[in-house]
Amino acid sequence: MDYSELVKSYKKLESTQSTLEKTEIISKLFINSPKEDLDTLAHLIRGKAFSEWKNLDLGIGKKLIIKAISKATGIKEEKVKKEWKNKGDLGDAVEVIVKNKKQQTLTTKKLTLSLVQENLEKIAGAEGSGSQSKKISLIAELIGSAEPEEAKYIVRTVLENLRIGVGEGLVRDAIVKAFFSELIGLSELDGYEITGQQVGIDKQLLGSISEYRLNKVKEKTELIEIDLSDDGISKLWKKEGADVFITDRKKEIEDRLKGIVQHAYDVSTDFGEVAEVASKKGVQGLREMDIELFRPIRVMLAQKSDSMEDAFEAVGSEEGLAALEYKYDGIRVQIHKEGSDVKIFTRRLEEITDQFPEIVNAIKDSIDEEEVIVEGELVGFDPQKGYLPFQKLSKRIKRKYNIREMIEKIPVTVYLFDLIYCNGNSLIRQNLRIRWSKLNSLINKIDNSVELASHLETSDLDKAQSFYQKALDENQEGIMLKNLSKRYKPGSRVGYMVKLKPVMETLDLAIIGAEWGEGRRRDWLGSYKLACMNKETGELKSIGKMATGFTDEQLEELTNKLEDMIIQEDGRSVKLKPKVIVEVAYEEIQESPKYESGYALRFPRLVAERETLGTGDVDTLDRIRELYGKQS
DNA sequence: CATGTCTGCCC
DNA sequence: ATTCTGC
DNA sequence: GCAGAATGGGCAGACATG
Repeated sequence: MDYSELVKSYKKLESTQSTLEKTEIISKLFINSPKEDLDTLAHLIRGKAFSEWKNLDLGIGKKLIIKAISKATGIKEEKVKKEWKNKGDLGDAVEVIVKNKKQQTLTTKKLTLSLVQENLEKIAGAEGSGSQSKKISLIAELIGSAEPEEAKYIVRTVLENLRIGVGEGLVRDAIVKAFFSELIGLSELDGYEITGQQVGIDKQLLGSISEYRLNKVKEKTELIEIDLSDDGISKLWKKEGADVFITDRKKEIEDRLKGIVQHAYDVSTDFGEVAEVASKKGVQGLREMDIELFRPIRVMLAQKSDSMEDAFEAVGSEEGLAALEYKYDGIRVQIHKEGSDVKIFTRRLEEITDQFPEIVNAIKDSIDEEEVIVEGELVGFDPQKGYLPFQKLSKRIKRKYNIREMIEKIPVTVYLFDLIYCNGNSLIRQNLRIRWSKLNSLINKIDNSVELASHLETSDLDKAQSFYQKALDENQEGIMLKNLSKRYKPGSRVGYMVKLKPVMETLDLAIIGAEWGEGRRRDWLGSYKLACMNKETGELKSIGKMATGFTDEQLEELTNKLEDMIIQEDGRSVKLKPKVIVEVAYEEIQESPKYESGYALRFPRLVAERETLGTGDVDTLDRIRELYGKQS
């Protein structure tokens, strides 16, 4: 497929917000795609170079892209940066630059999906001395062969930030539409000619369907029995090797098909694979896909809750019962075990097995079952010192050297809370009650190494409150609340699992600088540098940046106000007269190697503008120190 | 060989 | 991570 | 109710640079 065809669709996708239209655009791409491009297309349409579960990186960021643009076009880096600031998007910048350039040069070769993919793979594969310039050349080569609009999306793709509003759900729906639309279209049975495409029949419909209609179907199809218990479609009818569904409940069948595709993606974490199977093997092929050991699946995510009442409201089952668990401040891990082979994956599906050899051993000792996938939180815990701050633990995550040493210095414990897979059986469609009790039955606890998460099942608010208090007293972040009757939904931020954390104190801080935004914030200052007051010297000392918590309206207002206070501009960032004071919430004060105050805020966000305050009213460094001291 | 910059990924 | 926005 | 987009601090490692 020509890259230009994909680019046409990118453009359309970027300019429409309608979900249905977007699904239609993507499904057409799938339909028109040659089979050998399906895999690449499935990734590129979401702006990904590779499937998530493969540990492949481009190692290219904005800085290197600027070099590549400069190399490809002969335009000075400074000018590229200027255009970037103008446009608020490096893709838009390269488009303009290439457009101007094109008047002089001729395009060399036509870009195709496979050519783009090939270069992306080469980029990911480059390593060692000279690899950066090699990567830059590879990108420059693509930009050099690209039409202006193609260059725009090449750049955005390499940065893995397409900004066209296409995510998992749309691709899933588009796959259904592209490969199974015949099934959905069959809302009327009468008069329908079975064309050797796809037909199936719904269990309930089977009961209500007229003899006449049923016979008509049977004439043209051959019944095959398949276990389709999960999605409720009880039987498939086969004709000339193709699957066919028939129903008069179009919406329901469509949803079920979405469920089948979703499940295929859930277990494979690879839309390329899903699209290929859908196109080659149909519904049946998708249904046969299942979790594989040592291929991580995406984890289920929680929503936020503001109070215990809200939390119960969100997750409580009919009787108001919920499962409560400690929320540990560590690394979310998914651990796969087959016999004596163990691998540990993070929430982003990165493998960190080598970083935690002691956990690998402990898991082998702790679990007798042959095959399991369990999930838990890996926490820094020193039996002498107690729980370690996340900053300490994080030293171990990407470590490649001195691992042995760190086992001693930063010991860890894993608190398990879910069971995903056991001896050939996926448990993701089972409810939490079953998963948790089964997990309990197969874990042999090892003190300070492999434990079960602190867990309480209750419908009693008072008991819940004291459990929460206990968690906080023990220095945990808060608690999780989960609905015991719900399944595991990989990659989904589900409402039936919530986190509850205490509301933190806030600080009043001065805005002393800012940076121009990108994408939807291109016309506004999108990130604000904050400072506290050193009372001794009367100087403002930086303590970090803040870039969330404001509405669009507030962003615009702040930008207008602050634009008048610009003292100095340097590329995308501006220095500001400290006039505007804001109230800022945060989770924790950390020691910082980067900011003048020596401290930084963890998860800073805007609470409100403090219009009545001046720089004399901002919180002092002394107070920051005091708050820092009180934390542990 | 030491240092600085960049990137990706934990939260 | 947090938050807002729009479907 | 949910996904998507835009943004935070800090860490280790990989390279480039001088």
